[in-house]
Amino acid sequence: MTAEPAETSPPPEPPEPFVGLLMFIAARDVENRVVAAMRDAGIDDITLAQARVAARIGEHGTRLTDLAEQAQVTKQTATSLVDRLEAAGYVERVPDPRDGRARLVRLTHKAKALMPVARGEEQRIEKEWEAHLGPRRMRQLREALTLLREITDPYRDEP
Amino acid sequence: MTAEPAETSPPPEPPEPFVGLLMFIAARDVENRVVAAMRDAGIDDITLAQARVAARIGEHGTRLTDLAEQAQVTKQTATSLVDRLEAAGYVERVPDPRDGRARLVRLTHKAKALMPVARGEEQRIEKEWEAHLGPRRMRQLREALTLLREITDPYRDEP
DNA sequence: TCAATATAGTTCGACTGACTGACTAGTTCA
DNA sequence: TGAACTAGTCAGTCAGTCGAACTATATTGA
Repeated sequence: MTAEPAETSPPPEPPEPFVGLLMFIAARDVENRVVAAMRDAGIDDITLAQARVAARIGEHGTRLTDLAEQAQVTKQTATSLVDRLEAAGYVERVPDPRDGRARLVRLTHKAKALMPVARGEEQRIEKEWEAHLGPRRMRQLREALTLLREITDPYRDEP
Repeated sequence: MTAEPAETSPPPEPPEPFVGLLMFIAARDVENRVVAAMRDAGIDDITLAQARVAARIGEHGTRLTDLAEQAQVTKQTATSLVDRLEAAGYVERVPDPRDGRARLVRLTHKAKALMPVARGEEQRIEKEWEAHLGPRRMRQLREALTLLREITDPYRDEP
């Protein structure tokens, strides 16, 4: 619009978009692709929100409260998501032997069989990114993000 | 758990988490912080989904269809979000002089007054990241993400 | 020991966000 | 002009989310 080429003004210098936005764009693309890969594999009875919770379930089961905390939702929301996952046969609730109030949410075989689909797509994405950026930039990207996690992830202690 | 220090095995090498996950973590933190900053400033009648749409509105107004496409939601969803934004006084719908079917969604003064709050928090975050990573890594991060946008953003043409 | 308090999880009710399908009104083009 | 297309809305449905209130078990302290 204001295209008058003022004599001495430097080249218009496209305003660097906020790094957070760039990150959001890439992260959204990843989610879209993983969801699409699952659907292509015939898995359409699990939603993104459910998958996010399921991804947090540990080897020997995890308490609902912990899932809620790590997925950053309330207990009520986690209950609802786990309900659906349970109804679809992806998780089961078993009593926690160490606390009568608590129950452990565990992945079923059905859920574990799904993992390779998601992981496979993740690896495919990672390969594509490396091909686009080159190994050096990819390494730098990983390094920066790993470092950034220290100040952006409240739950960076588990695997 | 499997802590047996086998003689020749290299240091256990923590499995590099998927880069997409790292990006998701950082992006989520950004969103949380911007939302919190808005709330701290007394703005609590606008949701994240609404803000995402509002952020796509151009200087002279944008068509609902374009907003929907860029925000990656259906027209119906965009209609609903714009309805709420309009009810809260953040946007207005005016006829598109160039197409009788269309209407342009425009930000009101009330919405424009909010921008500095969000932008301010973004800049604060960016500064913190730069302080944590150092200028060199920050530059590399920005470079990698900008490059990545070419293959992850279907709408990378506008500002 | 046992009452007060805290914690794990659920249920209920309300709202937002998101989608599909069906519709109205205006535009394009053959 | 009329058929096909496009912009936007309305209606209906469901998932996700939260706050509040509740049950059952655990913990604590006088």
